[in-house]
Amino acid sequence: MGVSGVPSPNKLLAALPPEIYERLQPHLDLVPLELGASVYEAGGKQPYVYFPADSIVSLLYVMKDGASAEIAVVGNEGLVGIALFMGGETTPSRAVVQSAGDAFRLSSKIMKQEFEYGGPLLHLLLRYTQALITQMAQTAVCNRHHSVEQQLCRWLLLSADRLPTNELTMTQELIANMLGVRREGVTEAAGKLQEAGLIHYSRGRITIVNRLKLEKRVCECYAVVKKEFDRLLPDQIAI
Amino acid sequence: MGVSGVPSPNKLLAALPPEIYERLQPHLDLVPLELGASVYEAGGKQPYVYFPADSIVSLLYVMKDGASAEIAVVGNEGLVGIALFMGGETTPSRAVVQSAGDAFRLSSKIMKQEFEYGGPLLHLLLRYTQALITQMAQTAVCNRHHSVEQQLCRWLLLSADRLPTNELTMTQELIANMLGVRREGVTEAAGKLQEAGLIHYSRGRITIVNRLKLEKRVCECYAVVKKEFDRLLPDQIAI
DNA sequence: AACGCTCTGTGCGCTACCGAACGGTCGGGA
DNA sequence: TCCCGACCGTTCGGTAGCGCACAGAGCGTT
Repeated sequence: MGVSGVPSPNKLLAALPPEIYERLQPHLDLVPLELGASVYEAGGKQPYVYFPADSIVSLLYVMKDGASAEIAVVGNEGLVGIALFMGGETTPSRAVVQSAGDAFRLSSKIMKQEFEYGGPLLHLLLRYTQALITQMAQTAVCNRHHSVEQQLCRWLLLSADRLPTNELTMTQELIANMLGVRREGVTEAAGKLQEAGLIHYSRGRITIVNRLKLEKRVCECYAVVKKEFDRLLPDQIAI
Repeated sequence: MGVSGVPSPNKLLAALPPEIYERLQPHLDLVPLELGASVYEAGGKQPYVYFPADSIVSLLYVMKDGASAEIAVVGNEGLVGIALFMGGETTPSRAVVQSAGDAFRLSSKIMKQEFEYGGPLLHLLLRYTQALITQMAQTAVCNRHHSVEQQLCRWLLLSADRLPTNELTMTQELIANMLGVRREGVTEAAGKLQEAGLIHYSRGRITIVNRLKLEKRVCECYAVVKKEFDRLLPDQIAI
């Protein structure tokens, strides 16, 4: 819940035409997502899809040897569970709560029904999916070419964009898991960023102090993704 | 064209119900794609979509400094131009011909019309898109965690799967561009693979000598992607 | 036959990141 | 108040990949 006591809206839901939203509304449940909880397991069927309100969910691939890497991140701009309407039902990656908060839960059955109707909801979800695809593509590029520090900046900005506050609860260990690097690498990079006055952190609590400077230090990947999200999903959407 | 003189079929087109295929057929043109040609530029509108027959197209992101990385690869199992029906029209990445050959070209207008009808074609294209998403995700993971040699194996297998022969025309320089690594890195990795009798190459011509051994040396990423394609797009498709 | 271009091989110093180990510090619970 | 566990900092040797520079090798051209 936001400070107002009203849940932060989910932008996708908010962008739906009123009559569709009203049809879905009775089936939407606001549920809490706890830090570290698994929303979906790799290869598992999905009884629900989730529209994060003030929570953030990471799409994470975990390899056989336990190493992991974040594929993409979903906040109040999107939904978790695109495989449902894309037709595959499952995916090889997990969905893990990266920042605790609430999400609107909708039964897969209802979601699929509405999608099959076609029309605005279908087009909205597909545009969101394309934005997500861009994020994945850019993650691949970033993984190939950019330093841990740059990737950390990107990750912090992506997270901050999806939160109502500029403070995130996240240990360096967990960030390392998301980025698929060593915990020490994060310690070092985060140390530099704190040194430079961009962030402040202590014991699993990170505050973004100077967002502008952070945006100057990040690689181009962040802007590419953000621009594409803005293009595909403008805030005041006209379908 | 294949040896028979008949173009190698595109699997997506082949999977369409006959009446839909017949509707599209008059609008399909078999066109040659030349090595290195750009099918789409980043951010550019798309007058056509392409269903590769015996050609291969790479989705490539090129950064401001000129460095590049392959996002995914499209052969006769898919189509180039998903952004058209996903709603965004454009993407931030380029599409470059990685292996010369033919492709069926279809006007974007017709494609979009058919997609909007809904039904089997829509579902088929969305399932393909999900498979493509898996490939991108796995590329991100592979870029993070695996050696140049492993990635080269993955790349060779992905290419071989999409070609009628086991010989590919491709300089090490170009492979390096796709993988986003140095040319020398490819030279070294390819040297090891040749040493071990898995491949043979000379002056821009690579032959896969022992596919089984190649599959033993590749990282898990290849199998994950292949399995997902087979699951989502079985050869004898029943929509 | 000689040239020239493209492609491949190799060597060298450099840096970022890894793996492992360990010490310090903060904060909450008994 | 003390202690323990979670979190963070640091160090050190090892290595994969980078950037650069140049040397050979194959192949077509004139």
